Amino acid sequence: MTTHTRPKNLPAEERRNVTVEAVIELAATTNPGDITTAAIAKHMHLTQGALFRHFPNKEAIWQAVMKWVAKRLMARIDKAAEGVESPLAAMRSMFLAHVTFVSEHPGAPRMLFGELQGAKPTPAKRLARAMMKQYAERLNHLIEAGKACGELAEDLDSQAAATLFIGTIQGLVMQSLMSGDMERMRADAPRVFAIYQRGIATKQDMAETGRTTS
Amino acid sequence: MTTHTRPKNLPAEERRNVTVEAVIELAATTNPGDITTAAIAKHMHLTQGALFRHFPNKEAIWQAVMKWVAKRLMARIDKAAEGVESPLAAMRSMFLAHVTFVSEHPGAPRMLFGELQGAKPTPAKRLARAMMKQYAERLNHLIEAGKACGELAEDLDSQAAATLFIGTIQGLVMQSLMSGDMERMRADAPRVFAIYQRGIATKQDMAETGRTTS
DNA sequence: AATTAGATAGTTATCAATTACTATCTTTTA
DNA sequence: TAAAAGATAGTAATTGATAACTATCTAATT
Repeated sequence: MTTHTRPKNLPAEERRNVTVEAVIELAATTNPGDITTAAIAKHMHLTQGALFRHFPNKEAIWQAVMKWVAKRLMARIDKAAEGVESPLAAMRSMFLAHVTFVSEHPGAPRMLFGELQGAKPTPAKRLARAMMKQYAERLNHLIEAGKACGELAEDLDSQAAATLFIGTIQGLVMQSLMSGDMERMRADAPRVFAIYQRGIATKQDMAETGRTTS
Repeated sequence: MTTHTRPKNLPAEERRNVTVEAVIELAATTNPGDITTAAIAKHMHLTQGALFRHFPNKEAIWQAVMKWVAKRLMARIDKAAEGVESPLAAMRSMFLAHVTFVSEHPGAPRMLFGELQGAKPTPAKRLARAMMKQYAERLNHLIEAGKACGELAEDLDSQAAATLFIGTIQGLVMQSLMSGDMERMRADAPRVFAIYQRGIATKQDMAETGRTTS
């Protein structure tokens, strides 16, 4: 044990950050809808009422969590695509980075999905939607660039390709959630992407599956 | 108005069926986890307590719903693939039948996803899992058959192809749930499948996208 | 000393489940 | 075949548990 001093009183912003992380951690094993404020508090060694010193209500906590997810995930995939000259290679890098992120934070996609399922447009859902939109935009740029430079088929249905890209990840996530095995996802990801790539790339680009990032 | 006599007292089995349908209908617009027994009862013009004359508890209702979904969905896709000689065409037919089913019963995938998200293995989750397994088996047969007859690439990663097939549908469903537009899904499905097909088929089979069922 | 963070002990609302009673069918039998 | 008896389905009100949220008191930090 690492003599981990646990200060009783944290500054407000610190406490908010810790709260968000607690929710993400809980969401890894608990259905987001079933996460209670009491459970959150317990997980961070706090009393339930104390949470409301830092958040006006539960919805505000959810909002903060969605912000956390959107910020971190987008940062990851942006960094993954950064400086990669080939659009197709960038897409591959984004794909794998996304999968890695999810395998590190299994609670993140569950919060996302859980929120998006809701019928009424809660603030948290708006954030989730905005992120998905931003994601789709990034993808469309890459797809168009890929067409322009001849890596992707000229007659490729861009919208369908974007839908399939996101859907593929969501599918992998779902399978992992079902089996509870996040490692399998990382192993499956490259194999699944290979098929996707074959579906969108021009013939001459088929062989170069493993083009690395560096 | 078709002088639709609404008998006050239904026989037990009838009432159970009506209950399941009510849940599916509610799940089309409400997060499954938020569906209360009171809401179910109200939707079918019944009092809340009466439900427990036909089901021992809420979990039993959920179980019945999952059975309904599994039975109907599997029947649909089996029928879709039935009598289709080409494995690839059968897969396409399954894909579209699945999408059609979901667009007719948007509540069905929501119940499934909602159930699969849960951490603890409730009876309803077991049913959901069993269905997914059965689905994957059907797919594997088709994929192997496709390889055997030369429609699918010999070196195709079967497991990845199956994962991608299911994931693609889940992705389409997710997008539709987000936009709330189930019609878009039916329009997107053929375009998305076309890319998938390009990813798994042998070159010579590429052109014959529209091979029909009859 | 004053401000901020946390603990304790509530309140209110809602949900699944139960209970005591009533209405409506179905079967028996005189 | 008509009335009585039993079975089945439904109602309305209530209960116990649990949820989010709040008010008041106490301890820590600066």
